[in-house]
Amino acid sequence: MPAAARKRQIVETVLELVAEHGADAVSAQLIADAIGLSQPGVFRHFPTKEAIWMAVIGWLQDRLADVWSEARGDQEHPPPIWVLKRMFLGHVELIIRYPGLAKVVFSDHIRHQYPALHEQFHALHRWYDREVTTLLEESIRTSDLPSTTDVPAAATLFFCTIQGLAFQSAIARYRRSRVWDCATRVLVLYVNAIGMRQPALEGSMDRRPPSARAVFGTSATHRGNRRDQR
Amino acid sequence: MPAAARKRQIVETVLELVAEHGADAVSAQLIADAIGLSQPGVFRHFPTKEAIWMAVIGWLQDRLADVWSEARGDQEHPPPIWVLKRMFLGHVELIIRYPGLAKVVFSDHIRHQYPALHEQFHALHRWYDREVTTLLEESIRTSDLPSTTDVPAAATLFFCTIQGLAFQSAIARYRRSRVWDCATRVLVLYVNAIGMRQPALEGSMDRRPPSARAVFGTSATHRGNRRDQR
DNA sequence: GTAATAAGTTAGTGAACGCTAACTGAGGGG
DNA sequence: CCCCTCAGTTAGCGTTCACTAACTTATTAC
Repeated sequence: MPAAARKRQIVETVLELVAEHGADAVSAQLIADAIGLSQPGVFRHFPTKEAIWMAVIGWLQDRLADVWSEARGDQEHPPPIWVLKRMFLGHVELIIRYPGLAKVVFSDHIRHQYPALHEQFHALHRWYDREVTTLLEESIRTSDLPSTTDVPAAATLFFCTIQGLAFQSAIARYRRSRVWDCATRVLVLYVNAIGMRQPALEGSMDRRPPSARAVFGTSATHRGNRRDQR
Repeated sequence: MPAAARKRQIVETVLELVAEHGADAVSAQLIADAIGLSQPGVFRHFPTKEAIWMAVIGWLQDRLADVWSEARGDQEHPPPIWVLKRMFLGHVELIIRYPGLAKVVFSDHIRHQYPALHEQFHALHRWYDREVTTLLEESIRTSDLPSTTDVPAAATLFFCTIQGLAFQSAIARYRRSRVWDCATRVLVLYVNAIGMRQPALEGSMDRRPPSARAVFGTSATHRGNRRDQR
């Protein structure tokens, strides 16, 4: 198999294995067994284990960028508050669909073992914060938010809420459908929190109905994938 | 040394070691070295490693119960919204003061390795949710909150926000002072979110000024403990 | 005074970890 | 036809893990 395809296969396999066994239980041997390879075969494509995790972060970064650009949609200047809400739901959808992502992000062990990884996560976090802050400031400029809004706190609350939902989904292992329900209702409260006038936000959800197919996607529609509990 | 004292010493030492090295790096050998004991000496007081983690959860449970009872204060029927805010800040203070706690709670590896631990965490979470829900419902009864408040979502947002702050403090390793500042400002937004009238909440903070001494406590007043960064 | 108990020791178990060394077989170009 | 590169193998390195067996020492009870 060509090296590029193997690399992709390894990253995707790692994400699945993390979702199933936890980030710290994913050894080179486990990866090798999952894709039908010998253990040193894995190290032919990645020099160290750290490099594998780096590739996984890269994947996360790409998906997050997808969510953001998708949240902006096709319009030239979409209402910033509308974009913010779509970013929120898009991020939650990503987290629910790939439980391995949150497990890697939450793994203190990995961060501690590979400082470069921690640095990468930190950069991603700053990027995220800047993105949200910009949208909030734009909202103030367009008078969707009062000028008294505490923007840094609002950005923090945005991120904290998503982190909390990610925790419930990945680590506390709550049902995906429950987490999604929580997310949509909590988003309403968040909009309250930052002082947005309620009427302005109706209709913004039109392009993202909480379709079960979209959230619990792929093969699992309704009957399948009942192994996630609580 | 008597067994009871040793047990306490081991639990406290584990929390410190977790804060420093991460939950998954705390081996029996590391504990033994830290308290000046041989490695099998640790297993004389706890039959398995799982038992050690169980004891740590017990410690967390006790501290959380302290925070709650302290939040209620001395009054017979304190205003529920006032209690809620003190619970929030008390919990954040606990998390900031003992970074090891959050690392244990966030460790997917430990939860995966010891299902009984996961069960215990789950019970604690339910307990927490019930506590917050009760306070929110009481607030509606006392007309501090509108009857239209989405109580389950408000309880989830409460917990998610704290989890998010815990993540930033323990895993993302933000400065304690920064996290505390975020917490106080985010709390204002939370109060907005659940629709409470602003005037009613002034004065509720009087008993908990954001005193640096209380939060960053013990030996580290201002100059010390600068090792936490970012 | 002696026997029992509690606390801790040294030595060692098998398993798993990340990673390396050295070799093998297939495909393609000069 | 030969040789080289690429993808993969087997075997093994040293280390750490949780945990056990068997022995020692100090305190306490009778």
